[in-house]
Amino acid sequence: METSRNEEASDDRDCSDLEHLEAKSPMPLLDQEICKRTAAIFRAMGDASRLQLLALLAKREMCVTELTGRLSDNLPAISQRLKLLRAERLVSTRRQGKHIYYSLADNHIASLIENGLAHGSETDCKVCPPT
Amino acid sequence: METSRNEEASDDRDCSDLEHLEAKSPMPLLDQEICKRTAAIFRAMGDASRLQLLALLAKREMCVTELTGRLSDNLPAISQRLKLLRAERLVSTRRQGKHIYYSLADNHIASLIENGLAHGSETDCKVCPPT
DNA sequence: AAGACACTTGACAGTTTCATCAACTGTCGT
DNA sequence: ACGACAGTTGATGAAACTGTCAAGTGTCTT
Repeated sequence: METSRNEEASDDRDCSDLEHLEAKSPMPLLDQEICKRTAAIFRAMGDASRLQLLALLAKREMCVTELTGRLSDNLPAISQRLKLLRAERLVSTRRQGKHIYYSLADNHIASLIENGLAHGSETDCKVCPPT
Repeated sequence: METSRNEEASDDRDCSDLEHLEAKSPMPLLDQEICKRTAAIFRAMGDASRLQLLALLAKREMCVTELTGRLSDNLPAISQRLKLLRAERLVSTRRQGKHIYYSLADNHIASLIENGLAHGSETDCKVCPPT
């Protein structure tokens, strides 16, 4: 009753009676789980400081001290961000002696970042005029 | 002084003295503005409800009522989410009679979403084993 | 075994985000 | 011009997120 509502919900609405009939086509919702997981990835990337971090790691593996040196922030702050990125499995770690090296978890992530930055770079988005 | 710190910051740290010399290569930080803008886009996509919305709009243009019918949520809630997405210029609107039709702002956004969902679909990410 | 370096973690405070509801605007039919 | 439908907006409170700092763990050197 709840699930079948999608196809018929519009029937008792004034809105779609005459105006957009093709709206009743199946078009199932995306799997909730996939959406949640994807959203979690995007959310993790949706912060300027973390994105900087990811962008650096996209170039090559780095240890926390080096990351701290490049970004102007204290080490615990960087570490906390990395912790979050690791929790979402965007980065993975490798210990070598005293250092812990971080890198992007896979190159699918790398392409996501590259893709996003490319879009963000278009000063005011050539495709979408400023309102 | 502050900006040139990047190349030399590691010099007075024990860490990189002997261990990763190549760390001193130029590698400038990403433009802060680009990072901020990109992060804002990601953040906007970083919510399951909004992502659902975007995924629907990726298929075709829809009015608010139709979106409300497909997702099981009340209209003001949907509208608020759309407002945010519009503020970040991920979607654009077109009025036709009583209806306001939403669509993705450009197909760069569409590919970002598609890309992300593809990554999120990989059940537990075949490339990155569960820790 | 002790000290130093490289991190990580836990906890608290300040901020941000999000859903919800009531009130408001805009458009159409009569 | 009135009522109904379609949608937006502002305010409010609860929940989630982030930075910061003190204290902890792990590894190397001597």
